[in-house]
Amino acid sequence: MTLAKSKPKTTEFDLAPLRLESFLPYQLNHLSELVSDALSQLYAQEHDITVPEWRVIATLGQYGTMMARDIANHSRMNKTMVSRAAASLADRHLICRTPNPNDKREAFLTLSTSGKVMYSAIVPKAREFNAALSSALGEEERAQFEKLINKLTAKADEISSRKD
Amino acid sequence: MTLAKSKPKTTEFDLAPLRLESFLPYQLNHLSELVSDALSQLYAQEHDITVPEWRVIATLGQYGTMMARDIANHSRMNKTMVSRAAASLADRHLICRTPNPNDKREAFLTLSTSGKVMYSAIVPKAREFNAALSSALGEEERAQFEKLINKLTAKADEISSRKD
DNA sequence: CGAAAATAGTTACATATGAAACTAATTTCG
DNA sequence: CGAAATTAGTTTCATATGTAACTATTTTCG
Repeated sequence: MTLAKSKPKTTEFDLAPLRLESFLPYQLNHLSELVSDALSQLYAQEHDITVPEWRVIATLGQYGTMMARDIANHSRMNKTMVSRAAASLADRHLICRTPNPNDKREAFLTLSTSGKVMYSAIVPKAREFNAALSSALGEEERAQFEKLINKLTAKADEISSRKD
Repeated sequence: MTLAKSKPKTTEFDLAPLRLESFLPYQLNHLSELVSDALSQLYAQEHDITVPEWRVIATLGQYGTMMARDIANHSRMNKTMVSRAAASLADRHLICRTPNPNDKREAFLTLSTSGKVMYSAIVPKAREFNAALSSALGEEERAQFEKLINKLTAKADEISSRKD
């Protein structure tokens, strides 16, 4: 047995396996999912709205009057999802649709009074949740984390746009 | 008009609107989605496997032989998804199922030879992608980011488990 | 002008997903 | 032991989602 062991008997792979736990996309997905799920309980449970519906409400709450198209752009939902969520919200009188007289294809969307009430009820809970989550970090760390997230988001944007 | 303006004419809300762009759950979701979508193109396109299928392959690639249940626990997929992905992968001979003689309810799952070939082809591309993404950060920042992600994940876990 | 292209939004269809019911096997414990 | 509870995994069913086709309208430009 003086020969060099040029080939180990059974190599599973010719590469080191990918350790998912330390793989950034996996870590991001894991955290994001935990956070989304926990947050959605805040409004899904008590206010009986779906995630896409919350996104429409949150976008209108922040920006006021918008077209469906603007909501889609802003919330990165596709127009089908926006259309469906808006239809459901309008049915329940949580948003108002006002056709644009200058362009009958589109309509102005805005929170109704009860939509505003719901928004005003959810937002403090969302802030509270965010505070609880952020309490894992110190003041300094929070700022740092946001800076790094922004850098990564910019890079991810760049990578995706390259590959269209 | 000397009276104090006790009530502004039209207050949209009795609270400041939530700025989604600086709301951590929104930021996390945005980044995670960009990254997942870009990454899934690496394997979906060329190797014709779905996201759940990739998760099964990646888990088996890292851990070797596992039961479906173990994959579900590890990848945080529900058992239905694992069952379906595993069935499809077995049909295409990318994984092998060996019934456990000591407990006929379960089966050992492992990558087949061609499954290993596929895994070995995808992993370097995944690492490359990860490196491209991480290049947005310096060495120091990368370590810092991972540390902060871990803190947030632990906190998110704590919050969710409280609310079961 | 007016035909062709573009745009806003909806609908139809095919697929993806999760919860719950189910099957088959094993374990618990009276 | 053997009935009841538990467990692994599959299937069923109801819902969620994305793509593509469609309708209605507006814009472009020959």
